[in-house]
Amino acid sequence: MSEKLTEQVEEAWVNLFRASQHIHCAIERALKGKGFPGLDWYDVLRELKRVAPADLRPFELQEKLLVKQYNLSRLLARMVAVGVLEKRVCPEDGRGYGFFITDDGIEQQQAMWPIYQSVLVSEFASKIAPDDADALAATLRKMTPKVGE
Amino acid sequence: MSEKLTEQVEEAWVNLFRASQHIHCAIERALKGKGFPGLDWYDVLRELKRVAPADLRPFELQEKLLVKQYNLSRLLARMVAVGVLEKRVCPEDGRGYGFFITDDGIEQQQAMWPIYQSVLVSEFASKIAPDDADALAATLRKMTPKVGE
DNA sequence: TGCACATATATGCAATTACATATAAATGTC
DNA sequence: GACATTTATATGTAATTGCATATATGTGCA
Repeated sequence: MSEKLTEQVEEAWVNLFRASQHIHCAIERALKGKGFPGLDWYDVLRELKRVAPADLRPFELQEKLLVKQYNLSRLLARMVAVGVLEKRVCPEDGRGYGFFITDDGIEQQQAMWPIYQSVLVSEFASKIAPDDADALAATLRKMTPKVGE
Repeated sequence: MSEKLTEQVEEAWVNLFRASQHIHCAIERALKGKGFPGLDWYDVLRELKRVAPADLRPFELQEKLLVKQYNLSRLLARMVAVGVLEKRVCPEDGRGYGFFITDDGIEQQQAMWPIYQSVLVSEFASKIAPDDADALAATLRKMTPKVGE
């Protein structure tokens, strides 16, 4: 564990950040261009659809999505306000709330996915060989916090 | 160029985004914890130090850093206000301005770099084999827009 | 030359995010 | 079982960002 970075490692980081940012922006542009909200909103829908009709607690979403607590709190409030989510008190923890997706939410997620997917194909999938994608996934899996299952 | 994504490619994208975000947040936390501004500010300092004492036009920085035009415009204004950059009119283009780094700016960049670097070592470099870093850099280089030299 | 269009940068205003802190319930300690 | 500590969520306020548009200069072309 040296204290100095090599050129190669620094370049890898810069490329990692640039690629992520580039793709992220492209997806957001596409979604917003069609009148949809952004990626963080989408990610909440996706996670909650996965577990539907069950709910998730904010702190569970938070670790899955790497969003800051106060941002998630407000994002969820906006989503409830619009009707894509609902909130219910949590029986086994008086401090907590469970958030679950509504039918409107499912519908919205389904409308957003093709847009998301097509950008991902054009900006990412079409520029990477399948083997490289596997290697990339494996390399990066090691540096992101585990998301308990 | 199929229309559908494979599981592997989707996982690669998710890991890419999560890793980038995780490291980015860790760097910002470290910098702000020591009273410094964030990464986008740092990146401007670094680019301008590289070319010092010459200057760069906003549109040049913009493509290097993948920042949005209006955000860069305001970021540069803040940096000038604090004295780490200066702005001069551009002789060969009446619409443009050149921004260059001041001594204070160089000093600040030098103070920020060790913090940045140490997080990069602990969150990235120490978790990736050198060969993997090379492979990662090469794979990702293909999907980010060229930055003219 | 004059005019339509493109490029470079800035800005008003609304929405979101950051930071600090609040509230309230859980948990551990004695 | 009262109190200190920790965990879960929310919120007031300031800073930043997004969006639309403004301003000003450059460029191509009839």
